Amino acid sequence: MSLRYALLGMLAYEPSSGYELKKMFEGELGEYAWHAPHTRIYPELARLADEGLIEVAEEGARGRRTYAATEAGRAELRRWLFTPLEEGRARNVHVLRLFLLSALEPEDTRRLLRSYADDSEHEADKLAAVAADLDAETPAGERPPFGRMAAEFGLRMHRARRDWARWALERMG
Amino acid sequence: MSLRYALLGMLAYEPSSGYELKKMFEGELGEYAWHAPHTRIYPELARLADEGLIEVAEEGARGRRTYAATEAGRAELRRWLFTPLEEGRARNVHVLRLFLLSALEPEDTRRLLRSYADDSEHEADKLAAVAADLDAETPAGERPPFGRMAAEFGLRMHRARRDWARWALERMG
DNA sequence: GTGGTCATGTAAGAAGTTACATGATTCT
DNA sequence: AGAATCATGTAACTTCTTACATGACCAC
Repeated sequence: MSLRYALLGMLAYEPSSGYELKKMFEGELGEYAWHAPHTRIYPELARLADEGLIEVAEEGARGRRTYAATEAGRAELRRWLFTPLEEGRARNVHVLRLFLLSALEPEDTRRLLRSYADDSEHEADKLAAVAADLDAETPAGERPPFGRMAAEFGLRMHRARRDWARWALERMG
Repeated sequence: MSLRYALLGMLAYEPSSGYELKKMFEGELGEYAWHAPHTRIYPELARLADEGLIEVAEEGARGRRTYAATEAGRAELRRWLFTPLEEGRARNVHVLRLFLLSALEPEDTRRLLRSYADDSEHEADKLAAVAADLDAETPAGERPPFGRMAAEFGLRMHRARRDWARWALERMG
């Protein structure tokens, strides 16, 4: 059920076509938050439009349809964002791997921890660059772009992960 | 495909029945890493057994079957843990919400950020207690229990999330 | 003996993946 | 004219969710 809110949120931020939404899922959004292929996007857009949560704002070349969130859609998005998430239903491969480290031989665990530390540092650097770019593109006083806060979040998560891996290595001796 | 590795990893750590695995998914594992209901667990165990990655180690009362990872299973787990994850396929509702904050009115965004900061602090406290308990139960020099590293990870993630929310609030003014 | 937990299962439907497909426009 | 990208779609299959179901054991 989250896909619909991902779409609704993006359309509430700014009207887009299915194709543009697909491109966003291929960027940071899909890497850190939520991914969907176009074969899921288009049917879900049709359903959202059926339910009156979004509407076709413009039709362009090559059958392009630009959708925008309706007032009902914005209200529904807001309602969802303020609803506490159900707990205990994680689906995070990265964290799963951390749990499973305990099942390996210590030397394997150390190898993985070292690569986690390195990867996280690398990812943090990438996101720091993304954040800096977004800041540079934003005139002072203007609304920060979609994803600026999330980029900062990813940056901090990766640094925390790096520090955790170092802590774990030290603790293992 | 991750469910099978979750099961394989738990069984490589220690032999368990489907029912015990289900209980683990209801605890920290399911809350932070990976969740599955029993209706997915049992069929997947059957498939893993079919493929020779796990085997029935013991049959008990009430039809209970205790499974254990085979050598082939351990090798497959290890192979998977050392395979780099495909990027760009996140499915994380929490992070999705952060992205969508940009679509709300500033006052709504502030309200959510404040509640994120509070929730994270609360969760971090909970995990700090879990970690302390696990440490207290572990005799010096012994292998730390399954999930100890993950508890530390969760703790650090929640603190980073709390700090991020405070940063975002400050930045919004 | 009966209420709770243990222990596993089936089945229908929704969501997600993967392969295949097609036509329109733009760029060079 | 041909290649690349834009833009959307169908269909088969797998995975996940939710509702329903059943019997065995244990404690009181």
